[in-house]
Amino acid sequence: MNDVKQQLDLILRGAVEVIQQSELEAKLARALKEKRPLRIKAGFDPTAPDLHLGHTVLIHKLKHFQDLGHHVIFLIGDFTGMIGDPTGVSETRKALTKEQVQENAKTYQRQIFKILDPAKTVIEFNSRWMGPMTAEELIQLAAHYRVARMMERDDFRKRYQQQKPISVHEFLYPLVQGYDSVTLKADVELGGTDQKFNLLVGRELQRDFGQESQVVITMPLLEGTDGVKKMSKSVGNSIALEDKPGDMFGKVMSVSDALMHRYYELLTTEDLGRVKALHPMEAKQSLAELIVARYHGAEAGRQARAEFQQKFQEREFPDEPDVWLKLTAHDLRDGQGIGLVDLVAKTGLVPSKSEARRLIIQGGVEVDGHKRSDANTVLVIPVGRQYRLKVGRRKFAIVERAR
RNA sequence: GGGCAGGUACCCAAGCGGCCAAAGGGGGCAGACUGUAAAUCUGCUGGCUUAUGUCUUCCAAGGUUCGAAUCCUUGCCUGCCCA
Repeated sequence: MNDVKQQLDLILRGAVEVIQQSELEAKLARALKEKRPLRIKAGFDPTAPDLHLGHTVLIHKLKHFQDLGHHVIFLIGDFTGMIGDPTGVSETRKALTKEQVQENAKTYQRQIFKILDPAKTVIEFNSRWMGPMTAEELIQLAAHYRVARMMERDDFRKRYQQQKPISVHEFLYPLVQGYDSVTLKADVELGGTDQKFNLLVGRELQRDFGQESQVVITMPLLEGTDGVKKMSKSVGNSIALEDKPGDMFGKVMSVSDALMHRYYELLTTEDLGRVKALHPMEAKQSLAELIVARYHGAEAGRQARAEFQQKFQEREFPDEPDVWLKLTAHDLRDGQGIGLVDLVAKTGLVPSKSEARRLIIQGGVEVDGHKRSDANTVLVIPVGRQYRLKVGRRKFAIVERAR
């Protein structure tokens, strides 16, 4: 284990806030002296086994602690997940079964162990202690916190002011999350900046339960591909670790330049000055390749880059279309042709025929490299003839007659 | 428990008897321009046999009317005030 100063260097890299740094230093020093690693906690939802780059900011920080020899506790909030998401106004979550949670946990492992060391990571579920808790105990727990303090949380306060609904059970979320820290005797809890309130509740509860308070470290929230909202699957602006290499590459490429630099900053250890010197297009491709390579291997990274260049820079038809449609005689009008609208709709690359028609009229459809903007176009499809369809900016299909 | 204000398309939000598939904004998609970037401009944005056609929509169920997102009744939901 390195000395405190060195450890601090790594721990503070990229962190937004540490509460309190002096406490952290003391804990680190004591850990060193007593040869007793710190217990580092970070909580994750049981429902979304689909980790994306936003999550990795936090996971990388866990990895830092792990590399420094501390105990990393990856907490799956299967009980809190049942209560519901603290930031969501409307979603009341249905309870997952034990099997589902286990299944999700496996997915988590598959994904986080691309970063963390499986041998050194403890995975916990908060249902382990929250499940057996009696109503009486829950009431006692609830007595440890005040409504006025709850209302200090930003989103509660705002919703209250805006006369939006707040359910009582939402108060339980920070309470239980804090109690997790008590149970786990956490020395440090990591979270996104949006978690600050919940993390602080942990500090106070621990104090109330006669423990030493955990140190809270907040990490920045990574913006999603839209560059504005935080990355989240439900908003549809996320890049998932298990996205296919091509998709992953494409999503990184579609990001604005400003956001690209942010991604470099938070997701890589590249020198930012060097990145700025590159042509943005070049820098972006390198970033995309880097990220794809991290989760799919170096070869996949190179391939994704090559394919991207073929598809979009040279505007060639990709080797692998998104859809390979084989038409039977039933699909064809009088056994010969098919309307372009129907054809595009049949590829499934577009949600409805109206949408297909709209795309065509607006010039978003190409057949064999030629723009076809007449919605009434009929394609004759003889056996053996292949058509290559470009639907919208980035979707491709091959269409042919089935035998 | 009582009073009041609300529930409209992916989101916010107008409409308050026919001209409403429903203004406006956001978002999304497409085109132009590009570096599949951003910014900007333009178009589209319920479904269907694309028709100045038709079907299903304005919390739910009933009702009034030639005709209802709009009026009435009941129910469900949300917020505020009073108890």
